[in-house]
Amino acid sequence: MAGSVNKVILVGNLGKDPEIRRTQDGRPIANLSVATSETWRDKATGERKEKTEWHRVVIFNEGLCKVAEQYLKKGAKIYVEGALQTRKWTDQSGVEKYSTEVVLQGFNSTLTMLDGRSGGGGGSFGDEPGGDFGSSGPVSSAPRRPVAAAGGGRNSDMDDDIPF
Amino acid sequence: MAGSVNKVILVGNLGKDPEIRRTQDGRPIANLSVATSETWRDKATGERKEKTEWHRVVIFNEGLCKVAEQYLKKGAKIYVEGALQTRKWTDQSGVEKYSTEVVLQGFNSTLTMLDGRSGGGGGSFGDEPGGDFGSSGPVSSAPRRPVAAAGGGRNSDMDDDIPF
Amino acid sequence: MAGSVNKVILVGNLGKDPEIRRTQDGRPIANLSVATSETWRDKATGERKEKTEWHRVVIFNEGLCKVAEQYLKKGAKIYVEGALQTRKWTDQSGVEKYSTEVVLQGFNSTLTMLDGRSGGGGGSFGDEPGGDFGSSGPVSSAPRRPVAAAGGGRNSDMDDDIPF
Amino acid sequence: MAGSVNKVILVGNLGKDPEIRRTQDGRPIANLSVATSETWRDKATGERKEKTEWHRVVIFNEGLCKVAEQYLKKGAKIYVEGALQTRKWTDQSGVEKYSTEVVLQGFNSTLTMLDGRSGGGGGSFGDEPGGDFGSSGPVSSAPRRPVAAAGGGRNSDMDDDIPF
DNA sequence: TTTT
DNA sequence: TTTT
Repeated sequence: MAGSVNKVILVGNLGKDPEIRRTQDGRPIANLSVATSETWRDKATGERKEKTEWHRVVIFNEGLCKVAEQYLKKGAKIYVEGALQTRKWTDQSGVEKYSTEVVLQGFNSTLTMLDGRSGGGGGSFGDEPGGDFGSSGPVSSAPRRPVAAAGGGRNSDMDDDIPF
Repeated sequence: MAGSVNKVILVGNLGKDPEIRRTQDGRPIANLSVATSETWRDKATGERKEKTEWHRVVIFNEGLCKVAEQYLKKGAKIYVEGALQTRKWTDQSGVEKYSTEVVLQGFNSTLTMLDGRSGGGGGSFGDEPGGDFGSSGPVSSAPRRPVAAAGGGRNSDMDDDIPF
Repeated sequence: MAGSVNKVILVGNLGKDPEIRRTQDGRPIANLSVATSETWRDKATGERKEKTEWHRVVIFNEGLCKVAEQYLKKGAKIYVEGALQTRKWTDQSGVEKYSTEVVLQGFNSTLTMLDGRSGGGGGSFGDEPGGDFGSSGPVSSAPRRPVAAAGGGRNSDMDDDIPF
Repeated sequence: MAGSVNKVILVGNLGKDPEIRRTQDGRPIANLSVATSETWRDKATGERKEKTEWHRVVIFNEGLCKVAEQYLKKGAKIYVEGALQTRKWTDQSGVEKYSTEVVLQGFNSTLTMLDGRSGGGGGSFGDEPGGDFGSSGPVSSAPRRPVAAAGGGRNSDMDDDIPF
């Protein structure tokens, strides 16, 4: 089908440390368990309610697997962009099951840490090509417009050259 | 958890006509079956490959249910924005199952027709408040961004004459 | 035009405190200056580069304005979802200028705090209807599926009932 | 700044044919003018209103430039995913101007045709690597999610037989 | 079950 | 300048 889009965007927290496995040919696969939650106030009773949704995130991209392995821990807040995929499998008792996952693989997949308490890496993904921005592949050596590099991050003197 | 986002964006085609049900208290629920597909060329064999993913979309929003009922048909191409939700249920033989759906409900849900072959309505959502833009609720009588000089200078005329 | 989408998603930090103004009829408007930045390693020189992009965000939604006023400060990390809008204005010397902004207004606008250092509110938006999820309007008193409320946030015992 | 996201998603129509230029070293750059519009009904007068927003889209990605050149024409409906970028320039009379554009470059950029009235190509991007799905770069000979049991049970057959 |  |  020409012209389809399959995109999931999550901002949430890891319910546990990433689980890294390897395929038979040695490629890594990372599984994340990501919680998102919504809160609302019950109109009738006035009480605050919360509902948490758990998402199974599977990373096939090698670079992002490294990021997951090195930087992510239980509780970490992340931004994830991937695609929905439903997989069929058979459990130990022979029952067919379906599992829907958010798959990070190839292009248009992103994984970004949102809490900057990173040890060494600084929350950015070290030498990972594509770091905060993409999932893989070489990033061009020249940015498009090298103008105005203002600082970022909390506590930086960001006011310097905001153009508005 | 403060600060989470749970968003799915799909552009795809309906595999069949929408199915509309009603809750006991009369509120409509629409179920859509949406296909997205990716194509690629196998580098080894050179053949074109395609893989289709099917998404179960559930609409709780009343206005969008009407849109689905009135305008959507098998084959229609739509843009959908909703949230991921996994639901547990028990099948007829007592086995627990999980079903993950894209839920359109409340705010930040959108349903937009992308092929204008609609009969009368023209793919736009008639008098539906929020039409292409939102999911529900009263739309202010004023346009979304009518007046209002947001920032800098003199108030804008807002001509449609951006020069490019 | 039937079937269009105009959506901007930013995760970035505030370059300065929000600026709140009021229209003549008393409705609040908040202006945010949001920085996003990308980093990459120069392939030739091997040095780490960074480029920051500044975004002007304008909030017309009253509830989100309150959130901005009460909770956001310079340096805060936020998730923002809005629409692109280009506005024409004339500067003091009579020159016509264009300003492109990310507008949060009406439906499908979202503002979410991503660092939970909030005082009382916990990063959630107090009684704001729509809190983390939407921009406005009443949220239904009943969630769709009141199942499984698991904890969230760092340090919470989130492992309790992750279903996978 | 670690952890930022800068993403624009548009579904709209081309106001004119794409304009293709070349850099001095021969790399193509495509400029698109994309219209999105919102309609609403004025609550007071009852009349239907419409407001169109024009977006300047700049494609640096070579593959997507080819797509634009070969398949896109005035009136075409497209899905575009890119990043916001504000560029400073000086007009002929020496006045400094800013121009904000949606830039498709590198990863996490997408361009997809949404009307299948394409002549030969069928709306799909021929042999373009990344076709509907990505922006650039070599696409693995394997499908995006071919093999690979991501999680739980036995390896999947991945039949296309999701039961809904 | 769609679409190309 | 598009589209409905």
